[in-house]
Amino acid sequence: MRSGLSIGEFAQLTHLSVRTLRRYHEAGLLTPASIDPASGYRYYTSQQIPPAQVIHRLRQLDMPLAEVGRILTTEDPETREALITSHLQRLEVELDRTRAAVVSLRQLLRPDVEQLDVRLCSLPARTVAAISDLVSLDDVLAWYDDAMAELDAAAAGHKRLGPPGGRYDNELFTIGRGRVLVYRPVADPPTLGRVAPETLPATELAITVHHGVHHDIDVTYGRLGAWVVEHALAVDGPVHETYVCGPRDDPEPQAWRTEIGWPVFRLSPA
Amino acid sequence: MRSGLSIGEFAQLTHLSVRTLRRYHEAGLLTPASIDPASGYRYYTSQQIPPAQVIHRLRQLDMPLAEVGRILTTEDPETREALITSHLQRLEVELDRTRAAVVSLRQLLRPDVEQLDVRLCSLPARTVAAISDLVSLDDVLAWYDDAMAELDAAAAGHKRLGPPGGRYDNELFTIGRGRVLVYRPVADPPTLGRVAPETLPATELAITVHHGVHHDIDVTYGRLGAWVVEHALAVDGPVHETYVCGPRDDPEPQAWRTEIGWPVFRLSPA
DNA sequence: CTTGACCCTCCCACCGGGGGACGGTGCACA
DNA sequence: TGTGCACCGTCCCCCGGTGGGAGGGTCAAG
Repeated sequence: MRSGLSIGEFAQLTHLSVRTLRRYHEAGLLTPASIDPASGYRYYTSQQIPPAQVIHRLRQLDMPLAEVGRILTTEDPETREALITSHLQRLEVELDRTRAAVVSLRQLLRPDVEQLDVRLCSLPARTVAAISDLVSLDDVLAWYDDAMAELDAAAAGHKRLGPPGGRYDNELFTIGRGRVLVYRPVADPPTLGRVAPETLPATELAITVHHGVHHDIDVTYGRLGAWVVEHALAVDGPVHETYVCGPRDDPEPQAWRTEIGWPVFRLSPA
Repeated sequence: MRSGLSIGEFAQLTHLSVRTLRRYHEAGLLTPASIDPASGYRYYTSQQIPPAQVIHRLRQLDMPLAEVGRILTTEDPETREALITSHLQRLEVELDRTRAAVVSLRQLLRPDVEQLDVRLCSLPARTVAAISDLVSLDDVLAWYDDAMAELDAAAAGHKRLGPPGGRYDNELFTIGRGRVLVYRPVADPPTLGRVAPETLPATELAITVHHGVHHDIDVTYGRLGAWVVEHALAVDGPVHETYVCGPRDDPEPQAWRTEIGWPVFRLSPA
């Protein structure tokens, strides 16, 4: 019996490169069965082939090495399963975004520029039931769902004075992290859990309507922004969204209507 | 009229980060409409919002910046369309691989280790019709399809003496590039185009059968490799595949049978 | 004119992997 | 018992696309 499989032999058996095996060792993912203390040579055994293949598969699924390590060191099969399925869900979400990007790209490249309906609107100050937080762009969708549910629960029984809405700091989009506020205008805004009354200041808004799902709402933002600029206005402050018709109102995405509004001010005429 | 939109304003309008806009400028993807020669400040116009959004979408589809640049500078819409669809096809291929990796991962994690049938087999030397080339791992699938078609055409009319096969250098898998040979055993091997007679030397092979599509054939290789090691043999030379039943024989992937064989030699007993 | 927000360039870090330099080791064969 | 050569070790730099931050100039409102 030799001291085991050399790294090169093991690379042949697993279809991994020698460099990659060394990296996995360094990362603690796959420690050689033995290491010659004199030469530093790594020696593997045939029992290490299956774990190497699991790592290979997880990497094919773009799982970060750190997470692969977490899976390998987890003894409990259920916890491991949970880690894997959560990663697969992430892949699924990404796939959705990819599909949406394809559709949106096709629309962008189509030359027909239909009219964009924009209205300027002076909104008075009003006090609403709101949840506000500092959120990063990756988490904002989950945060929104959660906050809206809590808001609905807290505002149940209070007279509704209009559709719900949100206010999103521009930093959320430009640096990926910013303050987000979701609200529901109700009579006598309650204080309950994260929900608290909030007074939205009066603003002048340039408003247009986005139809359907939000995957390509940035295009509508861009078109609204272009309109604003071309009408000698300037953007000033966080964007406002009003969920006139959303998934809680109609199951059909094509029925959804989101008003988006950018606070603007008139540039002093030259 | 001001000199245009500052990079920060433009970042707000497009939901891109300032850093990213600078990078796109540097890469020649989106040159600001004007640059103040004194300060170096970049100024954009509202007409640049749509191209910025196209770039954004292409990047969401993981298209490399260089290719995005190629698309943007291409005037001809058909060529542009071709570039985009070819990228989408790449995404589709990757998606297939991802799906296959998920299935294979599940199989790897299932604890039931069914028996692996391996036979040792002394293969005599024989002369076959073959195509051989130095191929990189990324191209090997396309190369294989192409070469097999040419081989079938050249060997048509010659009496077939067995199923087709291939021989793959280990370097193909370990460093991603290696010599590949596909062959068909026929009477009187012809010389035609890339096809030439080739004499495969006699070898001792450890052979097992892989069932179905090849996405997870590396697992079978690993299991065969483990068997070889555990039987005090050592791998020696390029791997052999014999396509006993393939897509040209049966449209159903679960009927496919690929014999894989590793040249082995017996380690001198201690 | 000051102040603070904005913009500039430049360098470093990240991820997972490859390329290559440079020197030490294993092993088969002479 | 040497000798040659393929192998293995570590180390550093490269890729792509992005973020973080330093250090310094610029714009515009008060």
